[in-house]
Amino acid sequence: MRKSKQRDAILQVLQGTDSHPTAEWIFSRVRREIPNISLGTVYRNLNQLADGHLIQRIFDDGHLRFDANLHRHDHFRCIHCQRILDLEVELVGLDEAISDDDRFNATGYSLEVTGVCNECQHETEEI
Amino acid sequence: MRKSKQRDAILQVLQGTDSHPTAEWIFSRVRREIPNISLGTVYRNLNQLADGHLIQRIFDDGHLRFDANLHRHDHFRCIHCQRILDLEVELVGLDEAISDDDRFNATGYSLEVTGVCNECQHETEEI
DNA sequence: TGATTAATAGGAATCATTACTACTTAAACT
DNA sequence: AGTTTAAGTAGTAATGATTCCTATTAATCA
Repeated sequence: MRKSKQRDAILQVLQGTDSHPTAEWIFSRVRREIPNISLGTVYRNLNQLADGHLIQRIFDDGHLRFDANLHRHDHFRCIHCQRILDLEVELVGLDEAISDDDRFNATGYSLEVTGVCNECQHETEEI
Repeated sequence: MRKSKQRDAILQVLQGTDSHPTAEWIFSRVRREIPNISLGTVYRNLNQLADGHLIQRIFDDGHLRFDANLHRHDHFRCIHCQRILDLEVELVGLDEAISDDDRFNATGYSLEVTGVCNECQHETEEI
């Protein structure tokens, strides 16, 4: 993988946020620095970075998001505003449970908790 | 919700499988019975059924699938063939952990385990 | 410093899903 | 039973996220 200022900028934007952004959001941020970067370049690099395990892909409710946080963690997703928050939960007994299952060979898992975030909770109360 | 033979047929197809199918797969099955049903009708009814909690939506790696199994359960997804298997794992301590988190009000969660299913494991060994 | 080839910009293509519209039909109301 | 009315349908167009294509640019290396 050669170095390119586009990929560097993309990675830097992603590492500078904990908002689990979409490609479109990253595109709009990187554009401030490289105004004529194309959305295709953003997607291509995000996929390359994810394939090279420099970032992670997240699928929340059908939409693709990205995360520069590489250590194993899970997510909460607000069903109103789609905001994603990081979770650190210990899934006691899960490793044994899935290694006992002889239908497959597990390599990973991800937990998505859904609900309403505090901001959205307050909004609905105000109405 | 009025009754329609299209919706009945769709629900029956979904209840008759544990393969967590896509809309397209359900479409191809229902077509055997109602040859001129349209894909839009399948999508509209699947969404209605899901909104009415008669079936569940599943998002596996960005693709929409459906499940007539309504009781809370999780899934294993094979990263080779995309097959989905049902899991019954008890997530010890999870309920307390997420209700202790004061950033949100959780209403549900889903766990997706990934890896290689036995069929795909054997295939790779044969090569 | 020139050759090689990965990477890019810009735009076209793809694919799953949703929206639109004129027609059909379930079912509520005489 | 016949009429009304609004939900449902078929067929097709539109959408939107993502990927693909191609001529050009630029990183790397002999």
